[in-house]
Amino acid sequence: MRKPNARERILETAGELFFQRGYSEVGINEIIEKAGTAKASFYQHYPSKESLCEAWLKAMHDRSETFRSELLESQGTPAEKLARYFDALESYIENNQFRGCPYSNTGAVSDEQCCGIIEQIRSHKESIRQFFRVLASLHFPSPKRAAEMGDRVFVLYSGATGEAQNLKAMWPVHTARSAALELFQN
Amino acid sequence: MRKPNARERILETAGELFFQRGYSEVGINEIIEKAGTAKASFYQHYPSKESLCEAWLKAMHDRSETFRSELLESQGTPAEKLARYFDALESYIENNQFRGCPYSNTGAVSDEQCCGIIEQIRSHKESIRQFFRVLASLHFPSPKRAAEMGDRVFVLYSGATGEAQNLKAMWPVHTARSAALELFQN
DNA sequence: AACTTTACAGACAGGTCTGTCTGTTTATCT
DNA sequence: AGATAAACAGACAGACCTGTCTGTAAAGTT
Repeated sequence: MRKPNARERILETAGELFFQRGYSEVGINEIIEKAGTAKASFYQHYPSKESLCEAWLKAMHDRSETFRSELLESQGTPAEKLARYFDALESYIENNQFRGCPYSNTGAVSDEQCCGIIEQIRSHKESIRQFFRVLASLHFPSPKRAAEMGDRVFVLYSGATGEAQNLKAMWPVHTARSAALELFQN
Repeated sequence: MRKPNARERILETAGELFFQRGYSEVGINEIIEKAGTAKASFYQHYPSKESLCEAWLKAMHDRSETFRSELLESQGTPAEKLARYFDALESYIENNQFRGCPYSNTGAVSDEQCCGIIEQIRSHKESIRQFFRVLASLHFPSPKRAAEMGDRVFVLYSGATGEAQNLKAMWPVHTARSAALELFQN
């Protein structure tokens, strides 16, 4: 018999599908079919598709938060950690037939009504921004300058992610990486 | 009697709706209703919704291309033109209850099958990139460095656009503007 | 005045979607 | 063994979607 953790199977399956094709392009029916669960089971765990989406975003967010705090606590200069973060982005893109930032993509199809989703996107982005600011504060003595430089790196990172998808190319990541590292050189 | 330019009315109406709510969230029925045309008239001018989308993207692209070439031919230093471009982005966002770059948003909901749409997004982005490269070539003597700096500004610009939407804030635009201008200072 | 083009109105087919509902089966715990 | 919780299967409602079709009305041209 199949393991009875329908909830997790649904979340995992939906995550893959959402990631590959986008939230709005994947229906409940496909999710439960691929997850091997019944529709009633789905609605026993998630009151709506939207709540499933929130659970998905939250799961991804938790994973990425862990990665960032581990990176912060790892060894090396701030510049080295920055470089490693961009390298991680590159492998991520290469290994996942990248379709762009799942958060931004989901935001592009969510209207103002989806407060929960919109708020999760905002807080995820804000948390990445904070990560870069912390990294910058380890390099720049002036807190004001550190905040500004962290924000710049954040914008570079976001642009790289988006344009890597739009142009289906890796150069935006490399360009952003160089630009970010140069900011951390003086 | 209503003016018989149904084609343009459709394009204009669809443009506004697509811009405000996203391509996939707006249906043909709503477009023709708001445009005041019959469904048959729609399909007389556009073979499909997808082709309407392409016409919309193309119309926006043409307008933005005009703006960029006028800016290039205008007076001032490259850095001043760069500043003006970011200022234009800021007013654009303020005046249009910004929902993010329409190209990126449309790309986020188009799969590989929509070659025409994907290709238009790619070429639009590539054309903005080229604009920044030209601008940089007016500032940096070395062509290689000019290309690299143009690309960096492009990534900054793209990140600013995306995050202004995700965070519903203007600071990414200001940050990108400062960072870009600083690149053009030495 | 006849003809052609364009737009109009709106029914219809065939499909998709979310979410509800009824009822059955399996597993676990007491 | 009996009770409870969870998962199963799948029909159904009601709404939406794109695209096709039939037929009519208005405008401009020859």
